[in-house]
Amino acid sequence: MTRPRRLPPSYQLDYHPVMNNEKIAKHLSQLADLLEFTGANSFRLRAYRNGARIIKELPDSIASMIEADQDLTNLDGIGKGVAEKCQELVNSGRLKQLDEILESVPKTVLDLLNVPKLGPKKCAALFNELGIQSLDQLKAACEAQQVRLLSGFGAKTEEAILQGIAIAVLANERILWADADKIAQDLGAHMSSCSAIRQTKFAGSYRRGKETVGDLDLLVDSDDSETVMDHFGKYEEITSVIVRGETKMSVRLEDEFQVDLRVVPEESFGAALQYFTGSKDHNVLVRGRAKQMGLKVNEWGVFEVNDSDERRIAGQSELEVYESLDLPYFPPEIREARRELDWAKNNELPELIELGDIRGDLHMHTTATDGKASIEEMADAAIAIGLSYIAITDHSQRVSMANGLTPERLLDQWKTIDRINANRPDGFAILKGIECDILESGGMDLPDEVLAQGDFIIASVHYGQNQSRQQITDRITGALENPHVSMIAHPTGRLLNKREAYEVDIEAVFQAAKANQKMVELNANPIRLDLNDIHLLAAKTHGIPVVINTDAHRTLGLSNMRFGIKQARRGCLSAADVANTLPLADFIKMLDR
DNA sequence: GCCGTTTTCGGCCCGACTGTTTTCAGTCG
Repeated sequence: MTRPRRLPPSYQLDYHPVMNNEKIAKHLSQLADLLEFTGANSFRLRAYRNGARIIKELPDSIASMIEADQDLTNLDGIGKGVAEKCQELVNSGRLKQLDEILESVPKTVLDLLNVPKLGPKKCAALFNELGIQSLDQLKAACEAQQVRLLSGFGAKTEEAILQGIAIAVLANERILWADADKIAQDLGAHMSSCSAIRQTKFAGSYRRGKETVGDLDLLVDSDDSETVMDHFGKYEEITSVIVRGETKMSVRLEDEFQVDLRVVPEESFGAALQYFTGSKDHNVLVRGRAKQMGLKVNEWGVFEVNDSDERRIAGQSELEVYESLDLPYFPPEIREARRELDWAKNNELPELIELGDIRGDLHMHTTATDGKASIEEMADAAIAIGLSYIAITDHSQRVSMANGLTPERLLDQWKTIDRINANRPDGFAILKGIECDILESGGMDLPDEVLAQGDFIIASVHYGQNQSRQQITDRITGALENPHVSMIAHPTGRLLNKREAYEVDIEAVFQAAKANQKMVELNANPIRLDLNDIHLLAAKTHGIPVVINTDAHRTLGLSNMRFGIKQARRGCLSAADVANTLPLADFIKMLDR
């Protein structure tokens, strides 16, 4: 009988969850949420939340920075307090302060904050006065009419809470950008028939192109808000009106999705658009700058402030607002208080990629596996939308569910592609590709001598997504070391609102991609959008070429490219950062590096 | 808790709307 072998140290370490940036950020924002209940200084909360956001968006790992003895307080927005908490988390995996609060305040009270019209103060009152710590208890207390007896509460509030509980349970999920886009198009069409409107524009996270959207902000340029609101109220998907004032109206669609309408006069439209596009943190920076310049910015305009009065100096257009603050126009996708103000200061604002820059699509499937169109149909559809090359990349044999290709079937398909290319007079090129699985045990699903005959070899993880961080990272970096592999597809495997990314050391993946001169994918499928914006910026910083692909399974899927472009813009990518903006000859050269 | 081209202390973005209130606090974006 063999004696059990002692595991190597790195493998043992893997048993403990890695304190990555996301987890640190989660701890910090939970601490802020709970502190809010205890009535902590709101600026302290903001500092924690700000720190959480900065850490979450940081391309470098906090844990490795600490290991390398780097001073975290050099990061803008991270001071002594947050730096110490990071240290504590990385060293022990816990936060003493958080544990202490949890002894007196149960985590479930945070659910109460999801009820519309319940903020920290009211929730704290409910918890302290009535001992309410869950949505169920809140519902019971409302039904027993106990809530209306509390100071600051009344019958109306009680009823609103009762209605809000259902919403808190239902409507917490943000919807995909692509789904928000459908609503925006439809609602926009409805609004366009109102003659009192000069122009409309959707603002908020939708305009910034966030991968998921919590609500829609609709901005209307008009002098007749009554007529506009009446017209808005007739939109047939509206199930309830939350508020209606003089300039603002909020409604709910299907009892879930919220839409906020603002009606502003022409001279304020740009200021309002800038303001409601956000992000909140971007606006804080912009307003802070205004203040330094002796100006005031609000949704009505930019104002010079004197002791006695104020004078509007800008507001009709966004450009005018930014220019009045000595700033360039920021594309909405990068208004996230990351590096855009520094870039502006140094005149380094990137020129963001546009849909028209894309010349090829290098990831798609056909009827040979789980696609719904033939090679020729995919090619014709690609030509129709103006592309000049594609790669056909069906699944490999391991993906049996999708009828993945064996070496024989793949080589047959490649012969067919050669034939089709030879007979096409239009100069359009079809590259011979494959989406080859990275096996659970490591290594590629098809032999090297087969892969060597293709033009564009994609490596991707579909199985064994629950493996340890080390295993998955090793599989992917291993694939990147294979000389035939061109690109890693959907590198983190996440599905928005459905499945978390698998555990992977993305920094190690980038290092391997860089060392082996490989590309990384931005998968444009609206449920994937993988890599995310933060990773894209990191890839750009490393100089790793990104390829934006649709992963189309039917001809219509090719139009998903626009979602990838949105995401790429959020990642601050220019055309030069994206390999499939290159003409075919240059793209091939890049493959041969 | 964070920060500094006035500052190491004293600020920290700003306004609309609602409900519970006799002038304002809380919530939201």
